[in-house]
Amino acid sequence: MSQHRITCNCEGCHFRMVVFDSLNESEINSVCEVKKEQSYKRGDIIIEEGTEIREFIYLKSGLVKIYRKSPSGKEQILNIATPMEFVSLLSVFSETQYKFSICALDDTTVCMIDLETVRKLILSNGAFGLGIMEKMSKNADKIILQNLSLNMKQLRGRIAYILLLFANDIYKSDSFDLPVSRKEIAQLIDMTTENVIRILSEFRKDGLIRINGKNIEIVNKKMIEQISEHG
Amino acid sequence: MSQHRITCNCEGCHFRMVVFDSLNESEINSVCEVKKEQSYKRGDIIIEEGTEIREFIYLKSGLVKIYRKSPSGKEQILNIATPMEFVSLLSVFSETQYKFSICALDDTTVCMIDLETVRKLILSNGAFGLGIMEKMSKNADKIILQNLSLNMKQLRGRIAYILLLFANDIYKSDSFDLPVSRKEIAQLIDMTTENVIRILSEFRKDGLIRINGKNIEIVNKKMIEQISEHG
DNA sequence: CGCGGCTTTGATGTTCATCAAGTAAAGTGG
DNA sequence: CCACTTTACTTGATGAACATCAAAGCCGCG
Repeated sequence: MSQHRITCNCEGCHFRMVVFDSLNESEINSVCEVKKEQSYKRGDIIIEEGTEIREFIYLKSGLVKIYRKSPSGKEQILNIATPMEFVSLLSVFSETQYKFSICALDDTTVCMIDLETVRKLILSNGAFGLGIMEKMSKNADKIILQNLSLNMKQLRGRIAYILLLFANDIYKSDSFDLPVSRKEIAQLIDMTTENVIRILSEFRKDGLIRINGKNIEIVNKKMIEQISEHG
Repeated sequence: MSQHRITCNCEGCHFRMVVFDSLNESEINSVCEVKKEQSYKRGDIIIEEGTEIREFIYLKSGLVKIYRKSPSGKEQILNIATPMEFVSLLSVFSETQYKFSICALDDTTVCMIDLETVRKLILSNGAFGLGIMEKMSKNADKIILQNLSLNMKQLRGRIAYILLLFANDIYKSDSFDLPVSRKEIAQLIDMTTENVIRILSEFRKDGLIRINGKNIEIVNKKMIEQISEHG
């Protein structure tokens, strides 16, 4: 790979690594010229449902939640996205307006590329398009499967599932600080705040986890896994 | 459009209409040469979860359900697909094996195109790829939104929703024969068979619908719509 | 005919949301 | 920095929504 002439100076830019392999130097540079990097603080709203889709957004670092407001005003979280994910992949090519909102759960940096530029690249470079498609497909699959699997579980199973999600997928450690409130957990896995708390307490009493405010440590992972699968 | 030299003789082939606009004659012919058409009887399994993805599948006519078996063996239906939909769009480009099964709810004809051929076309023709991407994106969006919206509803709301889905989207008539059993409705909207029956009976008693075996007629559509939205 | 699957209704119990009330933590303005 | 307000967290009690269990009628099919 001859990256020395490329104007993007994002060292280790995953965006490039993941799909831009298929682009040549001039194509990459055309992207670099229009790309904007933007930082958000914890709690900032990055994308608001209903606004026009103008850019292709890639999560460089941080953590975000993707959610929507139901007609009745209730907030539903459909995914928590970690770096390397093309957070804006949902709806990007099917709609003109965002159907979902995105909010930073942690200090977050995103990379934005004008949608027209991406569209042109796809038109002129099929390999690039195929790469994006694979990403889209994986992303949608993941969300759909997660939803289906959560739907069948009872509350205990959902809590166990979400604990494992944080431990395995997001923090890669059995001890971590929850990036979300109990209320947000409730919104993510479709239950009430009270029950989130109740079940976490139960798990604590049963010696499965240790709780210290936002910090959670999984003590008996085998059991949590069993509850997640079975519950 | 100069379709007179094209070897595919599927009159009014939607597949062609929808994305093949972007293909030239020789490209279309390359597709026509490898395409296979296959018919299925009501109840036949078209795709089984876990088998290798070899083909790109398009629903020409009929009706299918897309579902998966949960680890515990319970069947969950995630979508009912009508013609014009690229039923195999889920997972096609992200996985090597199907994550879902597809089964004919009615006599059904599908068009199968070797996946390698499609992949090559995308590589060489970006516009074609973009068309497929839009389809994929729409399809995933629809499934995700439907799931989210069903999740919040209570049982009455879900039944109302599914009745409207059949009336508006699938049969385009307020009187139709259910293509699925009560049990399958339960699997689609995540509830028990008994409650599907109970609530349909309630709707009948309240004069909202008329039931005659598999035949259902929506009498008070306004009310059903209200229940679907509010419930 | 009789068997198995689909449908229907009723009775019972569990799970979970809702309501209420209180404590802890985290902003906010003087 | 402290009183004040708001927001997050926690626990218990109650009731509603829903699953489960049981039993019986119906229908198609070998």
